[in-house]
Amino acid sequence: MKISHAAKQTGLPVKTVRYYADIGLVKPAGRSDSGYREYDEAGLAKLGFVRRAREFGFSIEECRELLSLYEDRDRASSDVRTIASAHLAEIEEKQRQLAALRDELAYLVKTCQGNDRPDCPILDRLG
Amino acid sequence: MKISHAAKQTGLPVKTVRYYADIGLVKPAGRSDSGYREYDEAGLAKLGFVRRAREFGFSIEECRELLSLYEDRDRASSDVRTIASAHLAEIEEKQRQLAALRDELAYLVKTCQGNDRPDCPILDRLG
DNA sequence: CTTAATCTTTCCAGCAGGGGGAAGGTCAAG
DNA sequence: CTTGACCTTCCCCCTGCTGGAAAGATTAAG
Repeated sequence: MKISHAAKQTGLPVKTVRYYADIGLVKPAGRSDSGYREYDEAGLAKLGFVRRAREFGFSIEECRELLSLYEDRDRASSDVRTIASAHLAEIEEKQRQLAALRDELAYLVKTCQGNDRPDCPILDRLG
Repeated sequence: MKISHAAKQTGLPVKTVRYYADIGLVKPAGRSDSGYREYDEAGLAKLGFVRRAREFGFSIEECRELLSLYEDRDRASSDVRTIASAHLAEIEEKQRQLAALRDELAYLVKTCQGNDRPDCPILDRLG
């Protein structure tokens, strides 16, 4: 299976599949005589795995670790849980920051008249 | 005032102040005979303004617009409000995505035993 | 006055995670 | 045989900086 087919099957852009091959995250099963990347079912599965892990916000390096655990039939689920828990903590930290940000910004937007006069609590807060 | 002093006063790294000068966001008031960037009080105010706007998550281009409104004594507060509202909407969209992410990831982490056995709902979800 | 430390300058390179597009090879259909 | 749709590698671009090297400027100490 050539790259555009693999890309279509996994919902990834061709460029991204090539990028994942370049960085050694998901390598093609082989190359055709003319140098075309060839993907098999296992490759498709890995690409799909990475796509979903990326959707969960895991970094490329985290994806690499998760992928190697995914491939390891003798893995310990605690190793997966450790990575996922750390990522969950990061997400929650980002949520806290966003919430604080949103609250203050929402307040400023609410109190700004939004007319043609120059007085503006938003600029006051930043200045 | 030289760059490291300006940086210290505004809480920005020197590199960042220089970067803001390079991209024309906050230019120094002038240059000394030996080519050193010179900052005045107005420059400090702009740097501080940008730092706070960045803390609110505004992009550099948004900062540029906000800064020009900040400098314009005849601005309309509606112009500021438009930018801030758009940014607020982006933040809220990101919050929704993060919340959905967090909920599913938290559920997966909760249901994963985290022991030395290989069965793992997290990998099941990604695979 | 000299020297050493601490500025400052410019330029170059790189991070994540790809995207855009050029120049050129391949392959099947008509 | 040509056309068009693939594929390849290559390099630059994005955001928002950050680090480092090489070289000039300033300043404090001896």
